[in-house]
Amino acid sequence: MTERNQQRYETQTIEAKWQAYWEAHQTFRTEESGAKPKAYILDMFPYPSGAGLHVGHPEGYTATDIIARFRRAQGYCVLHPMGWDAFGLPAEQHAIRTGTHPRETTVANIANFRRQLKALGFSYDWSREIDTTSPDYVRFTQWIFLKLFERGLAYQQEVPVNWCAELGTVLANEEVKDGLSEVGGYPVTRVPLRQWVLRITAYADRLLDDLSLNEWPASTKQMQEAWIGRSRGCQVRFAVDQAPQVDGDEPLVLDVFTTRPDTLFGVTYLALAPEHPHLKALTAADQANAVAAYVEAARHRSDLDRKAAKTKSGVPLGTCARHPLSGEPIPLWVADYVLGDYGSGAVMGVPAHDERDFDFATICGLPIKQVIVRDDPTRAADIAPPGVLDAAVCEPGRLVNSAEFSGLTSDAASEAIAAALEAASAGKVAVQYKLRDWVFARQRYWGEPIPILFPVETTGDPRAGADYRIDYSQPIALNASELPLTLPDLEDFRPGSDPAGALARALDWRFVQRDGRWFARETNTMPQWAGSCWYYLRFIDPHNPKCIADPTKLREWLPVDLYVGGAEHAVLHLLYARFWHKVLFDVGAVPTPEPFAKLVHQGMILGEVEYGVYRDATGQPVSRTDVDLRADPPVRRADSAPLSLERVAPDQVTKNKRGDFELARDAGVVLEARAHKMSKSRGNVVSPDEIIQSFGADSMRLYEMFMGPLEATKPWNTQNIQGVRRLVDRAYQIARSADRTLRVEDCAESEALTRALHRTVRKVTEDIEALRFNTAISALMVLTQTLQDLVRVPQAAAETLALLMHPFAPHLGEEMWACLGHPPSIQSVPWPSFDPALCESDTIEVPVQINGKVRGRLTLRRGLAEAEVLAQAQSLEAVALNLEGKALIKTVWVPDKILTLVVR
RNA sequence: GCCGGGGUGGCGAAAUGGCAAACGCAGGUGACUUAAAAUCACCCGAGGUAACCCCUCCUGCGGGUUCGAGUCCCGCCCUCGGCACCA
Repeated sequence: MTERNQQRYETQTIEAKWQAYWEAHQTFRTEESGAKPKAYILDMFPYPSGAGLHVGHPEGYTATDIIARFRRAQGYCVLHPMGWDAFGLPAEQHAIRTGTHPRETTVANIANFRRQLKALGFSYDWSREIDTTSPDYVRFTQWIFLKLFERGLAYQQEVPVNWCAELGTVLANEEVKDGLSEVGGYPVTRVPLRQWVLRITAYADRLLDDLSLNEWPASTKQMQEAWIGRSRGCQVRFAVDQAPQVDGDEPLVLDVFTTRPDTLFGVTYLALAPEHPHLKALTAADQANAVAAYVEAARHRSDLDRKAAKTKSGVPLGTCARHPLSGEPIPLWVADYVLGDYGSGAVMGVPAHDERDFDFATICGLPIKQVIVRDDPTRAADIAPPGVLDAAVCEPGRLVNSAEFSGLTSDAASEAIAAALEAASAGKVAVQYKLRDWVFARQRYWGEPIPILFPVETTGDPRAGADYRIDYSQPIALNASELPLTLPDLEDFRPGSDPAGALARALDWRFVQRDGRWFARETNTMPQWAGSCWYYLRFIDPHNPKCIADPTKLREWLPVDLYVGGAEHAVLHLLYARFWHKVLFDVGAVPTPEPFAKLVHQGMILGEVEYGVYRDATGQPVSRTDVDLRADPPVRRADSAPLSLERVAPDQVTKNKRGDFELARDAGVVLEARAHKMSKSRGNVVSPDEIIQSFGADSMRLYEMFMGPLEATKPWNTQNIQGVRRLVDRAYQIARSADRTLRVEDCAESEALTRALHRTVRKVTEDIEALRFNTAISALMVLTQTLQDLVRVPQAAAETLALLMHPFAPHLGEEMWACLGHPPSIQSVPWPSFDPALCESDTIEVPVQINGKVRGRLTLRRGLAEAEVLAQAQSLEAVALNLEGKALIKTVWVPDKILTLVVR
């Protein structure tokens, strides 16, 4: 190498040059596929935050970019787009703080994100860029809402919602953590509010069943299954003694859902949730005060309290219901372990066969009646005497004490009892879901307006201050031709105390007159999920003015072939998008039942590993093993002295025998050693800008792919980029110095070189297909080393290296290709092929094992028979030595792999 | 508590049931250099021997299946995610 020109690869100028070339030549513009096979390769598009990209974003984006470039080289027609999920709370809060219009913030943030993505050399078709806040896009988000509305899938409801006064908005259950808002950590209280709700529960079965159509991670499917939470059981109807009449003259009955109708004769009480609508009516006069006090206390208990208090509590209502089959009286109770919003808000208490009911009955002194015994002939007599059961028997078994059903198995009894209930008009087979309808209204400014009008009764012009009353019971859809309904310009974006939101103050926008009558617009906006529910459809035909996308094009491109994004979206985004897709499928707007055929989650990239030592107030170091970490701040176990955690530089750390890290000059002091999630507050965020600045975009891409498996959680380490940076330099030098006159066959090492080339092509091709980028890069490093060791590198060998390298390091690939005398772009060159026969050598080296230990090696021709291999093995000195005086019991010859001898 | 993923050198990691540690970082030695950086070459799990050969041990812990287990089975421990009274 010494006489070769060692000019270092100049990342700044070379990368800028090729990015400009791609832009000028529209290299990655998607062609309409025609006869070619198609590949729709999609990233989860980002929310363009003010902080810009962090290194976690490019991980998934690099993976899809590699696949996109690889597929193009293989002759696929590739759709690989990018856009912006640009509505959202941060821009609005920034607006509230600074008075800058969210539109301005959003435009600036998008420009910054786009610059950063382009600096990484991603091969997006930028002519398809989407912004969910643009009127062109909002038009169709609203159009889809109208479809939902037309089909009765969007309705209004007074819902007890999580109202956050600080944010001035309602939060979804999943946005509330421990009684505080997930964003900002403000207190949340439950208040009834008129909301738009989407009837996702109507699609529960299909959302569950169609998961099987998708090639998704099993864990993600399981999470969606758990979220939908389908359980089959029985709806049981309990008549109530002296039933009050509600809603007309029907006497009140209590419906409860159970998955265990076989335990029906074990019911000893019914428990109602504190939120149960008819609780008051069911309470006896002498219990009214006690019940009211209990309900009030439950209402004030935050989620936090309810989590802390594990013991159950309740108050009797002083009234009874009737067992639907036996007619026995069953006392009614209110208990806060019953959830108000699941099932009917009431449960039948079967203490003998349900852990929670058992706890409750034990605490409240209710009877425990066993009706199931284990169905085990060897232990026939294990019916506990009355009152002696020490834990609930939850497994199915055989029935006892259950009238004519005694003796049946749980399965048979469940069916028989359901039938008996049905015959008595006291119940039916039923399915219950955990999934709830989706609250789809936010009291915010920066979201899509909901395209609905309400009639207004008014004395004059409500915009001018006339009195008015809005009739929310008569929602009127806007006409599709009136879309998009855009946001009014506001000066003040604060939601204010009015739960109707900031838009309620935009009187000129809110009130419209038609045919002399006044109407009011809906002032709620859509949640941020709306835009991301269908953006993958718009990418297919982003400028279509007439419909979400041309049906022909949708048929051509759907479903998405590969969708890559974070596992944090495993449930919400992916479930909501599937729901909308199915509705659009029913409408006839999309041709497939499911949107995303294959899904992969990239793992999280953590900050650099940090070491820390605990110290007490005097500065004395305290071993981690002596620290009680449950306290806040952590304390020393011995005396509960409060401790602080101090960072320790990595070079002051050693590892001890037990595998713990210790202070190098203070052995025995065990350290805290962990990589943490990157966060601003921790100060461990790495920006792609600085990495590109010092190492180049190709090294950034290569490093993130080389760190480990795509799906794994991995700690960042800037120092490790050195390795892939060297790869870039070496590959570049090979291209610069390649000999254009030398053919591979004429090279001195021709046979070995041919084999190395074919094997590397095979390895890289297979690894890219399987998204094993780390091992593909490792193979490229090996090939680079092989070529570097040659005295003269044949042109064809350097070309193969360039072609294999370019999906990972596209700027380098183009530069190598140019150095090798070819016009751009390398992207238009077909992917190299390999010949399996040329991947293998004629001779192989196989180990010879004796009792599991390698004692020798044989160099053999392929395809030898066992007898011959054994003969050769026995002639090896080391093998002969180990066989001496022993009996050969067994030989195992795995052809061309390994020979194992078992001796005694 | 339940459901998932994971525990392999100083570090990131690799390994269709078939030679554990490929590839890379860091470290060490040498070459080049006045010197440093960069680059190049070699070494680099632990212990015994200690110059080499060689031997022994080693994939969180304990069992099992197998000629052969990081990989499969059973029982634990630790760790990271998710869910959490769902009747």
